[in-house]
Amino acid sequence: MHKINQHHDKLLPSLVETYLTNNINSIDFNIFTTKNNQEELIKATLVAICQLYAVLQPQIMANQLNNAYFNYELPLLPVLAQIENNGIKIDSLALHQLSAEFKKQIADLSLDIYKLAETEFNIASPQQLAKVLYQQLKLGENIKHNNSTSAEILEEIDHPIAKNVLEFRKISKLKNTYTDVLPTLINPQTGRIHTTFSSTSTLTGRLASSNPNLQNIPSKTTEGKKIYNCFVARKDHLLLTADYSQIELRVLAHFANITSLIEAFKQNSDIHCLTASQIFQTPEQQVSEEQRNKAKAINFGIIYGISAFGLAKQLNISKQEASNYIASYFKTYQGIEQYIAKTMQEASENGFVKTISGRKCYISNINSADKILQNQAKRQAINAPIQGSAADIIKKATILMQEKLNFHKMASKIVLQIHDELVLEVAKEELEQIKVFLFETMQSTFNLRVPLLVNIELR
DNA sequence: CTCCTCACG
DNA sequence: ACGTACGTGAGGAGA
Repeated sequence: MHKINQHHDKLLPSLVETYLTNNINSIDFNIFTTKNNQEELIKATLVAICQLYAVLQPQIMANQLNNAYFNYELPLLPVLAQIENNGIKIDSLALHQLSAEFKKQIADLSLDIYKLAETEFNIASPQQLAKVLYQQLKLGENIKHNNSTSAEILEEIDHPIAKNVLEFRKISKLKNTYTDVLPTLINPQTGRIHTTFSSTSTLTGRLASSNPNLQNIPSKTTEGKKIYNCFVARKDHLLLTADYSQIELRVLAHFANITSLIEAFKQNSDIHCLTASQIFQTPEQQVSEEQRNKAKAINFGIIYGISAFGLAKQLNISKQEASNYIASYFKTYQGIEQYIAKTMQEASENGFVKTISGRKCYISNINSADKILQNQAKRQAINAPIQGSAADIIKKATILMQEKLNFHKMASKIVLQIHDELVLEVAKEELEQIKVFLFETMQSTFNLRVPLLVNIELR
């Protein structure tokens, strides 16, 4: 028997139990737990699916989820199956070499750490590490660490052992999660790696990828890029990535209908630089790197449901200063504050917020008496329509792109979707045509108040 | 199994 | 005064 996602394994019996037990034609769902009669199982499965459809389809209508279901989720499903099936090729020899390289680095770092600690211990144990750092070496006495050994805390500790531990953690992570594991997951039939996508397991409608998760392949650090580069195209093909530029900020500009933001996107300006120029009252040409980074953090913060505390922590500034920046941002982009208030109220009244496809994102604690939970729910309520609508847009684009590949009988295949990005394995002779298709499809999927911009790169 | 930590958008 | 940036999945430790 194939290894089946545990999630899917028990889904049908559980749906039958929930929706069909009172049905006159109810089938015996015990059949799903008896494994000896394959034919009976298939028959029962088909009957269950038909009966479930009869019960659930009217609920889709009643909940006004027609558009989200029939125009997004349902057509996306076979496309995701196709992408899973396509799989992606990895260079397992190169990954093995990286594993060996990492193994040596980890051994060297361990020795350095033991020497500095004057004791041998399990560096991978947060408990043992905290004891060494905070009790034996008495480090971090001037910071409130709560015995945490997270990277965020370690970065503040000015001692060589902290740097070594950070490096040890980074390399261990890459080795244990990626270079050691990925080669073992190559399907012997296809010679490729096949992930499993779920379109129904996130709050916002984003996809989730598992077994293995191919949406978090390292790419940021120097060592991470080495792993990223082990994902390759087969002979006479190239890997091509097409990603939406700042799609969430564009969705925000569209929803909140902020004229100056919309204009900025229409003119393809550097949005973080522009924001910095407004907040810090500086001509755009004179905006410093630091100011731009701050503005970037604020722009991201807005999408996350900003708080002075969160921004202060992110930028390592005082809460008061963060608070001033936020006020300044709201003054610059008139209408954002009102949009946020409106969205929170909608969440509070309905218990959910909606994305551009009409998908409902339920915000369970929005009316909680617990202020901490309620504030968290408020941030979710702000973030969900933005993140979820961006997910809708790329879902639609994925469906349309696969249709185009099918219609033109292209040899190129979609091999990954990573939230705002499609990765294709492109037949060399199709490269120019595929680029045109990608620009056309992805950029014209939606007519928002702002243009959608796509960047395409070979990798 | 839960917690901590960290990889990605 | 209180604890908080949004959304995921995976590996190791420790109970």
